[in-house]
Amino acid sequence: MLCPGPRPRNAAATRTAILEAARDRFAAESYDDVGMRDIARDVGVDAALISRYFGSKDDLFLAALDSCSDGSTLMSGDKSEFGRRVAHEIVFEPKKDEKLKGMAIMLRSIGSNKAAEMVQNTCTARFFGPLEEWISGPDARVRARLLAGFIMGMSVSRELGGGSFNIDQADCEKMRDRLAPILQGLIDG
Amino acid sequence: MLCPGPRPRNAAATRTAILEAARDRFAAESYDDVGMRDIARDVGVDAALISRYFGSKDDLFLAALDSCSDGSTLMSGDKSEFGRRVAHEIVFEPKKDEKLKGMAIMLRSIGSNKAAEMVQNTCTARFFGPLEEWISGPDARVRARLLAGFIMGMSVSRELGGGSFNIDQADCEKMRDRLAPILQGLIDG
DNA sequence: GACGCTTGTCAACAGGCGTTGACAAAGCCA
DNA sequence: TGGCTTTGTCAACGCCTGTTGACAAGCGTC
Repeated sequence: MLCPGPRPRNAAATRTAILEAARDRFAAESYDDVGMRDIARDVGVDAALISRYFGSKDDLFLAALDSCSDGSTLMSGDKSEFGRRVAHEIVFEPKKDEKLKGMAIMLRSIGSNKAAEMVQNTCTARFFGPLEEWISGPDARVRARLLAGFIMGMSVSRELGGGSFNIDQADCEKMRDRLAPILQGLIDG
Repeated sequence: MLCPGPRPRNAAATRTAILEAARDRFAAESYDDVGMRDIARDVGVDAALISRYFGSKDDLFLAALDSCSDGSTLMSGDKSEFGRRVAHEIVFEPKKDEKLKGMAIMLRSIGSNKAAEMVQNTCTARFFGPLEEWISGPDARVRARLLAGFIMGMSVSRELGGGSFNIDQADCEKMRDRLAPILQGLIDG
């Protein structure tokens, strides 16, 4: 909420406000589509201030990416329930889930040349890597890549459908019920 | 290949050359990253000519998208071999396959606000729709969405890995062998 | 109160973008 | 040869971008 009058002088609060706004913006739009002035307007601040606090747009993007919980949050909880749990999150809780915000940012900007390298590095270090280590067992890397691909692919599929899967509640449940054992199968080996 | 001297006067050839260059560019870079001047340079032509032939950048993008073979090429061949065939293409023939160029274009630019609507419409009309019709049977829509999601997700996963899966030949075969039955299972019902 | 540091604003810059209209040259037809 | 249409080039426009440096105002300290 923007307030009238000058902004209270509080560097720390302003900094985190910028970071949060950037995270939300980059999760909703691509690196190229998000402008410094957009983020500044969200916070109620001049765009120049962002450059001063974060250096460059690249640095801000990286900071936003780093501030998200990494893939390991997906791996919290019972391993034998992974399939059902993640399938449910993917199908029913696509947006509100903070856990997936980092992945949303990566998916939004993977196509952009300027952001590609940052996204790739982050993805390897904070998603592929931990996932591979966590599932362990034979062919861990292959299974991790398949798992990651399926999870991200469903997000892309939803996006390409116009922001939702365009299916009713009953079909959502069917989708979840078909997805769960496939994911679980990759976990189990 | 650029040739010195003035370009031969041949409107039809120039037009298709532009279209092909645009298709290649948009398959390799996002809508935002591809500039009219880039495409023009590829063809050896002035950027203004593209505007005259195709109207706007949006129109050129749509024309490039339409000029690709649609998802139905994935569905040619024996239905009972779909899983192995597509899994092989995804893992081993990511780029050179003309069949997947349309999908590459869509994936590159799905994140861009300016291209999102065009991509979504094209995807529904030429990928989701035909696929759903082709597989038929119970829950066709759900299965088609899962299938499409998995196929696209593996492309994204490769991209996020830095352009390849970063796994050796043996692991590639394992990935294909794990992927194939999953895809086939969604085809069979 | 006056200084100095911090915090935020403002105007401007250089560079890139898609697009436009005027212009040049090539080819065709009478 | 002279005109006319087609094909392509060129320069420029207005717009938007990230970034910078100068300036203003708040706030603690001497």
